[in-house]
Amino acid sequence: MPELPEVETVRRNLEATVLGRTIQSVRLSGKKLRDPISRNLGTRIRNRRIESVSRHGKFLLIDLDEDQTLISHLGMSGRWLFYDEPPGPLPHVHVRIAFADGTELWFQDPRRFGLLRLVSTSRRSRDPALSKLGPDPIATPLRGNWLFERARGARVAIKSYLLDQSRVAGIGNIYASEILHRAGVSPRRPAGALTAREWDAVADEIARVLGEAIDRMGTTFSMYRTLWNEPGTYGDQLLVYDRAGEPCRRCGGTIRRIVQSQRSTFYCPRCQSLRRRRPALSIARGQSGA
DNA sequence: ATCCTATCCTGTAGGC
DNA sequence: TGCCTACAGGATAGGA
Repeated sequence: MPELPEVETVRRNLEATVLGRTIQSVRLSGKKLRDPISRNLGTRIRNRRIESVSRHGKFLLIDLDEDQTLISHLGMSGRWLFYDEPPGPLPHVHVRIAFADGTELWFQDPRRFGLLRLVSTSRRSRDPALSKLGPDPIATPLRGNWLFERARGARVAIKSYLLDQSRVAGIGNIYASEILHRAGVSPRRPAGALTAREWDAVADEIARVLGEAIDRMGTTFSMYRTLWNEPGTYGDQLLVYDRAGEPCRRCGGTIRRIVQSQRSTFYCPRCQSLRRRRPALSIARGQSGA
């Protein structure tokens, strides 16, 4: 569910809401997420003040005072929810953080693929979850040539390559398809076979698609919500994702769904040709020979 | 090193 | 209506 734009939206929401607040009490569900939540998490973050909220790729980093950082990943179905007045019990709420003024911050995650881990702020970037991440494309705008050089020799399909968080951090299954469609690159091309020009187009579209999605508070396909339980509106802008069989908005061709690395990929075979453009001569010769 | 597969978990949509 | 299966925006360990 949540990719970079959704996580950035939540980060901004958290920054606007809980920055400077001091945690008064914590309640845990006791259920394990991707990893078990530390049993003493509550005692370790009680009385800590929230100093900053940052993000790398899909990871949120909530820095507290006393050299503590809460690392959070939303997985497929995680949500942070803020309440001025907390409602009655909700299912799948694994952490409830209460502040002194009665407001609360909840972490809800039905599928429990999310992550919550407390680490030392000074050593946070050495955490195994963060240490292997590639650059965050919002913090560090990517250059086509840098991507081109780095992908040299990679035989994996460009779609799967963009999902690899150690290459670029933050792109997920929806935006990978959208980015490649706008760049006019077939998702089936080997990453190492893209030309420098094509990487320029991919780099431009990474910045443009992610930026516009942040402006619209992300894409709500089903689970994702902002901190105030509102849907994002980038879903209106999707050109290929979940549109199999429908007409391409650019060329009128039919959007196709394929499976790559066991994930759905959507693309327009006409706009996103598998072959690089060939000289007109070879086409003419093929016709005359028929 | 690279690449692929299976796995963790619940909710939901679609077929019958 | 209800039952069953397939699938869903994620990362990661382990094997080829």
